[in-house]
Amino acid sequence: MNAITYELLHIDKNSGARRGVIHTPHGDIQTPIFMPVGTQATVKAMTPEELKEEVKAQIILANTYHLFLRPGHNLVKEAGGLHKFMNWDRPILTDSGGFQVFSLGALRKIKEEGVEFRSHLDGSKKFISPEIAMEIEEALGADIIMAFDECCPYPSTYEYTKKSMERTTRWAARCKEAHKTVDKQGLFGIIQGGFFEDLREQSAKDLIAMDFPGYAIGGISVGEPKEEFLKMLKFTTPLMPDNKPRYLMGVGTPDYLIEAALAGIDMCDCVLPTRIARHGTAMTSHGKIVVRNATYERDFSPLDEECDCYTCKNYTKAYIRHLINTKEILGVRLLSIHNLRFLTKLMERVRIEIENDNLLNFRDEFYKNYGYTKE
RNA sequence: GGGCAGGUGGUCGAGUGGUUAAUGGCACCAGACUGUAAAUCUGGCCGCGAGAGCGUACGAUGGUUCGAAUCCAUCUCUGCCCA
Repeated sequence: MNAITYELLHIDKNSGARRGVIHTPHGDIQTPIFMPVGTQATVKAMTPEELKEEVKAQIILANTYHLFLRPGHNLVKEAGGLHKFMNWDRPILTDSGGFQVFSLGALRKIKEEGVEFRSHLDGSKKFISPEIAMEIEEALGADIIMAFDECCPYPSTYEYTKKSMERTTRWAARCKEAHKTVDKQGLFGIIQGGFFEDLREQSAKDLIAMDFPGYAIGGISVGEPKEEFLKMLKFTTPLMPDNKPRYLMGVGTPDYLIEAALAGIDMCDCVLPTRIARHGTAMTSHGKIVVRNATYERDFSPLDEECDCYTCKNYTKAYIRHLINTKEILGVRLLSIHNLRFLTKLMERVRIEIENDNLLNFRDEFYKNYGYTKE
């Protein structure tokens, strides 16, 4: 019996967007969904209570590579698993470390067997193979676990991308083979293939043959132009099974989230809202604003008049700017709450618009208000 | 009244005759950030100018010198010590 199942509720008649529910051991997830990232078993600056009450997050991410290094997966297991360790009782998804193959590019060596990392913390050698990734992810105990893959940089040559994608496929098979906790954790395969349609097609075909309970698109949103992003998104999503969750990895700007939903994606995650919060920027319904800028010195209005979050209900731009500029932790916290809530609320709206077969119109309206030009 | 030390761009502080409109830090002003090596990184920061450039600048004034923030004189201000 699969730990993860997908239930389709409605398809937007005017787009491919789908409204559904993902059933997990820690509860249901209404989709499409935005998932906050909590790499080191914490969504930076947020308590689990805030994530539930203020952000209204349904599921969060954590990271295999980072938790493997510190505090170590065995310690987390000893603590009773990630849920108990971090006091979060809703669903969790762990990324496999495949993104670190990309982001720590200078510090790792890829072999067929796996990836040898030089720890970004102390330079020591840390080896992760598909089997080790599974061992770590099973010890962490997330509801959804990702197969160990390689996220290719942009741009990459056809030859490299093909080689990498084929290796990722072999790794996926090894992950599936090594994965023992099938009834407790759903293992998702990750479609790679860079920006080459035939490679995406091949990757999708081979992974689907392995019958994972869910599928992700990896390796896009890695610095390519939006046009390229949309092209691959629209090409790859229809290749994915329609009776299983579809997860677009690493997507986080409001326009990308809407485009993803339009294409038929169910899940997205991104560090962007929390990162730019720490750097003094807020997403609002009228575009992003750098609150730390002098323009807001005497702006005694909320970040976003249309937002219902704790921050917007209680604090002004001028105050948040003051907190950010004086490097007070509260500034980071207030902006993080707001940015995360902005995206979860956006997705709540997206779900309603899908039910009303109106997501395309909403996209146009949103773009206009946000200040996005076109696609 | 006497002695000593010192006054540098928003600020702290380098620089002790020539690539010096003047090192750095901080503050300030902007930009970037998309499965987190990120509470980080990048750029700007005397005035005018798109730019080459021009004009003002190292307490004040005068001097030495081809050339001074840097040397000399006087004045002035600050700190410490003595009376």
